[in-house]
Amino acid sequence: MANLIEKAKNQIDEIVRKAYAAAALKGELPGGAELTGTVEIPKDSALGDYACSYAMAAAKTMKLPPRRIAEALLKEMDLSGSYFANAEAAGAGFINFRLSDKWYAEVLAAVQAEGEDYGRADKKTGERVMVEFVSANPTGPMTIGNARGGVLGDSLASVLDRAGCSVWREFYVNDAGNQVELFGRSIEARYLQIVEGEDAVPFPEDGYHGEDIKELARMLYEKYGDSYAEKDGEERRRAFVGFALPYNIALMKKHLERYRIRFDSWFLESELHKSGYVEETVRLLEENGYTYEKDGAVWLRNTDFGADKDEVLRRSNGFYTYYAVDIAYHRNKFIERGFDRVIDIWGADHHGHSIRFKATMSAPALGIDSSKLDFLIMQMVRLTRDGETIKVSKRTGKAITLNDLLDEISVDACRFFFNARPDTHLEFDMGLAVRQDSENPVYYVQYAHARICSLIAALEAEGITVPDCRDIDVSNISTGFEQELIKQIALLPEEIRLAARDYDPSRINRYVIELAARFHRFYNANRIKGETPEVQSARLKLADATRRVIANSLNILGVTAPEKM
RNA sequence: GCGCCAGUAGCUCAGCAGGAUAGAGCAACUGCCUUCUAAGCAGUAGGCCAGGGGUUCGAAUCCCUUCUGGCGUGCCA
Repeated sequence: MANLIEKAKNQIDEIVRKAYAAAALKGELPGGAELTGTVEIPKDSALGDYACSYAMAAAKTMKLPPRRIAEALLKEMDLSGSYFANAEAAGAGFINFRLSDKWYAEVLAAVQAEGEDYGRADKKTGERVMVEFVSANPTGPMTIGNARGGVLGDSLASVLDRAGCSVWREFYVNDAGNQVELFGRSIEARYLQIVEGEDAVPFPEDGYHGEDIKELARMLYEKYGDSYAEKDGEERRRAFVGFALPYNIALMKKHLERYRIRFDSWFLESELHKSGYVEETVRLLEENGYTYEKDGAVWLRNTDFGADKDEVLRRSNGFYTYYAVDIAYHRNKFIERGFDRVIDIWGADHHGHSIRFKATMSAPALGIDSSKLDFLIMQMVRLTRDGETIKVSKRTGKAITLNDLLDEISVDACRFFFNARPDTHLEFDMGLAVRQDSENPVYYVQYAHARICSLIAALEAEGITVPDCRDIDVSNISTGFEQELIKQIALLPEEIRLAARDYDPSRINRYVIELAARFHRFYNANRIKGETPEVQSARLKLADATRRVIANSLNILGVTAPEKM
């Protein structure tokens, strides 16, 4: 097991329990009490490497001052052969532990043994998890919000993968329904405006005003001339959409690849209609008495499942709503494709929907365990430039698209910057992000990696290579900075575990920044080249392990680890 | 009105299955390169953790409440 944090904590728990049993046996502490409390890493490492709160937690039941309990436990404590060199009572009743060389050596050994897999959970969970993200409407270019959702989904998927899940990345393409209808009418209007003049043709009230629509119309005009001007409107729109949708989808794929996001599947909504699956799903709901008719529409009794309102499944015009299709789609995910868990990443404008939808998913006839469906709702991105807020809207035609963004800012910086905690509003200042300087923490981290690479190269030129773990003595790297660095290296598996548990891959960003910081401190305080062979060798090993772990962390985030800067 | 998310240094944000004096980056000021990348390091300064109650040995963290901001509350998706 490579999670040395977990191992150390478990060991403390075991040591303290044994000590308590011994103390109780000797009558130094009241027997029969159940030990509770936590083992944690103190914020200030001057206090100790690990601390436990058992003595404080037991104070009440044992009716003794915490410090006295701590002292009694310490008297019976046996640290021989453990990861710990010593333990002492402190503060209100904490017992603080100091790590030994044995532990530090095992950390470096784990990194060496596992290489690019270091950080990965030991065992596969066997759980098949789908992460559905981006899923932008193919009616226009992707936005800044998609830039955030993209990294969030992609890095969450990576984190889950490292945590032992079997992960599937999916993009849901809304290539049917009202939006597509409107998309067709918007292109049609622009096309006819080319043919008949801009003033001669009215533009649909809710149409898409973007430049991209005009561009599509121009392409169609170049392709077909004015031949579609005289044709039937419905036929014309079908032809236009038939061209424009695949075109836009291909463009999204291209832009996402540029952003280093690759999906396992692009799932087409239209397939759910074509196969009759939407119809079948609605019928299932109807047959189970979950629906009623009102004003010519079919409604789902969603309030029966705990929602605050009912939902329309089939509109009075006969078309299914997105809601009905979404039910069918999720039924497909769970029932047809058998995913054990599904995570949908949605923008804040969908949170109301997510709550109501979760209620729907608990409808018994669907046969879905709704607790296996999770929503990760990310808050809005506020895009600013020179302190002024830029409104992000596909319809105004003035939105900054994902691709525009990547023209200005490196993929590395974008991916690193947008991977913030999902539940907080994110401010993205274009003026600031465009600057490719130390303002952006991604360079700070990459710089640490490049520094190590060039150091290793410099030593290699002198015939000195990175040693094997067995050939170094960790007592040569036992100064404060060195130990702090090793402790941070040891933390990666734990960070991955927590990032997967909390659906918060941005933990890895913060983790790797701290890792780089500890390396820079170490590097600044200690020389490697030119020290005694024992010291040089041990420090080189530590630097190389750091390099490996920075690279593994950045890899999760989809950020490159350059060898030179 | 109701629901969800948030409010921590001048700015952007960590810390949130409770733990020891509340952290970082930026901006400001002071130092550190004849030796492995100064895109770096060390230091100074900056806070009634939005306000008020409660639970607890112990609260930025949990509960209640007020205020402020964002989003939602469509036969749109």
